[in-house]
Amino acid sequence: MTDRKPIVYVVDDDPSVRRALERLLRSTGHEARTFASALDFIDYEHPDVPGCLVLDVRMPKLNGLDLQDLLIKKGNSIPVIFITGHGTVPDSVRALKGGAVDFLQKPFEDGDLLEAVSRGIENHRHERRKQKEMKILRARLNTLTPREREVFGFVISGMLNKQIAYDLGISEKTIKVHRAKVMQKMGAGSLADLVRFAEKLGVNPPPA
Amino acid sequence: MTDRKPIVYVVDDDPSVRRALERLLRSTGHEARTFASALDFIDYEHPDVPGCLVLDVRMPKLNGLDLQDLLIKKGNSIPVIFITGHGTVPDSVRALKGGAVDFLQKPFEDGDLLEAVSRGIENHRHERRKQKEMKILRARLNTLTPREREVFGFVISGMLNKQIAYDLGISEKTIKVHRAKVMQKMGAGSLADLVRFAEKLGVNPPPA
DNA sequence: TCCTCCATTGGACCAAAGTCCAATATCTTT
DNA sequence: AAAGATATTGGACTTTGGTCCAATGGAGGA
Repeated sequence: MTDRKPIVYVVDDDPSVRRALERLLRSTGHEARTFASALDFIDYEHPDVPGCLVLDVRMPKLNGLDLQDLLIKKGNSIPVIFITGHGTVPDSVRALKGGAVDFLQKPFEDGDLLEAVSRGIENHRHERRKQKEMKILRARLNTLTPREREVFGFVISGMLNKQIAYDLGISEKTIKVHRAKVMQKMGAGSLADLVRFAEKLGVNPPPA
Repeated sequence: MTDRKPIVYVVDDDPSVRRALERLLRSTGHEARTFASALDFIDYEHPDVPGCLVLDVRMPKLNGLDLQDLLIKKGNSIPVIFITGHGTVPDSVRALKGGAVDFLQKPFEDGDLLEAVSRGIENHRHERRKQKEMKILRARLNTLTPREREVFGFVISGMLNKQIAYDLGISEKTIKVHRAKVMQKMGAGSLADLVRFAEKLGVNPPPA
């Protein structure tokens, strides 16, 4: 179940910080990649593994907070841990409201960083699993025809086939056909599964 | 659907701040209650309405951050907005990691505070709704007998009555009885409802 | 025009679930 | 010991849902 080995990315314009963090991370068994700037990190081809990002706030050109915003906008859900020499309250508030795992001021305890890194990696693992599952479910949902999609909504509202048929003004037989198709296309082994899929997909019952 | 009028609580040891905030809040149509200390706020009998808490960080005796921790420990989910004269980064990090809606430094824009207050109230409304629903569901779950609870788990896993019967080594007939009881006691109008209730309650299918 | 997808329906059945009825055996508690 | 909750089962049905096979009509693309 364990993914491939997680990678901890470090983005800091100070070479000595990069070296120190790389050493700390490697010595505790982490895979580390360092970058001297946010742009370098963006250009890097990210492998498809869990991980987290240790990010300096103040950097030339694109700073850490702006990189965070950019990642969010790009749909990259990698957890971010900020480190900073002279952080401000507004910076930390912005970072954490933006979903950062932590915001550490130098000098920080190695343990604090490592703890944040572990949390970040765990979060990312979890998030990636969810996203993969959602991707599959959405793909399946997209294979439904409009009518099947409609019947899907009725079914997960708990309505009987005959009630659905009445509401749509068609025969119960046809509902059965659509319903069977929905189950099959969605890969649901039972109605219980179908309901859970619907919850995750945000498929809502039609307005009464 | 709108609850009774929300209340904005203000806790600050500085009377002029209390007066100013009270004026601001009332002038924008909010119901406000002010307190000179965290202890005063704790002693106060909180009415059962949505709201949020505007909290000074530095105060004599119990400070804002400790009050936040205390509220969490007591299961009080009222959203907190921190205000502070000379906030530190560690304070803001602690506050936001503890779930604070915002952390504002004086002097702040009225609009920023009001925006945070609105968000807090909305969050609280939502949270209260969820908690009320959970309370009802948990109460219903508690009326189930051990066997019914067990069958509940099997049912929402999508298993057929006969399969459940086989697993438990009893007759299918008995499963039907338990199943009907579960539906009735849980107030589920359909299997779809039951599955959704189970998700919310964290009722898991038994290990295969 | 022909083919495919979509939506629709029918018939014939089978399997599963729900609903009445009633009954028995334990176990705990009053 | 009697009462009540819990767990169990049976019989007899009805209703629903699921599954074959088969067919029709319309819309849209090759």
